[in-house]
Amino acid sequence: MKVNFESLIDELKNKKIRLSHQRLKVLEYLTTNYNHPTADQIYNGLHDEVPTLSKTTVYNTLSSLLDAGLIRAINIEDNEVRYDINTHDHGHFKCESCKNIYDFNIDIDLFEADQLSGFEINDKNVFFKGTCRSCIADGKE
Amino acid sequence: MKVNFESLIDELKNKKIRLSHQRLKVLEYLTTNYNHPTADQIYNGLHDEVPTLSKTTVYNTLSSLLDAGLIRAINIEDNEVRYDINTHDHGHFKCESCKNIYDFNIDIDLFEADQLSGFEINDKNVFFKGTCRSCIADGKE
DNA sequence: TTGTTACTTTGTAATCATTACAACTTGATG
DNA sequence: CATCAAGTTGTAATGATTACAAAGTAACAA
Repeated sequence: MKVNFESLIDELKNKKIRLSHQRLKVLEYLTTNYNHPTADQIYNGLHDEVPTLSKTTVYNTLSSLLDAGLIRAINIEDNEVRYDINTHDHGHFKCESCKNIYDFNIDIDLFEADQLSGFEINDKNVFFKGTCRSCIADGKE
Repeated sequence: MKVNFESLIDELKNKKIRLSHQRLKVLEYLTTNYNHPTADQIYNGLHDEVPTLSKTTVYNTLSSLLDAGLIRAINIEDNEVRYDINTHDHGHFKCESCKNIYDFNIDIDLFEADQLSGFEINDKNVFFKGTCRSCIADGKE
């Protein structure tokens, strides 16, 4: 999944969100490091380049990007939130050995649960856990 | 979804997990209050009946029940884990207005993502967010 | 029934991600 | 380039969860 940095900036302008230096750097980080990072990883990853960056700003920025719908939050473990620049519907697989998160395509509309008729659905999430192919090959399962 | 308390006890015995008073009370609470409670709700709900119960015990108990596969953890929000006595595959819908969690049936095997071939999948989760029917009827959406 | 022992429980303190807050700074608009 | 609402920063607070060590108890055997 390739995400265009320029089009993200256009979206920020459309939504009247200021293009602050810090915000652009966080967005750039997310488009460059497409590995579903945590807030802490973003903070550490940008620290050399933007020494004045504070962790509060990372959280604030992620919060406004979430509100604007430019990114999505992934809650798989209870002790970490990961952020995804890919806002298209897709599933996540977390390897319990190497901890990596893999994307996979799903047709999420296959779930037309009649039990939810009359419900308004804003957000659909699918995630699996297990052991990824390369960890199995390495005998780490 | 009806869960049989007796069969849960048999499972504990099979898995050599001691039937302590506290553990049985937590299990009983989960079978009686089938509303996906948090650890805190379980603790408060049992406090009158088991005044000596500590919150650490609730966490310890939930942890061993999870390990034994008798319950499942639900991570929808980043700031709360909910526990589910129903370990069969099913989806969860969280209403962002009334905060209730609804179950719905899904055929989770519809997801045979070829991208995950060679992966070992241990756990499949599906959750939606939105507004439930009764909150929509009450104009709370 | 009792003794033994390993497993459990408990309360307190620590941890760690996230949020609140108030002073300072800056992007956008005219 | 002046203005000011919005953004940033550091510190302190919050709140769920975990670590730990002392005290208690379930399970098993004799």
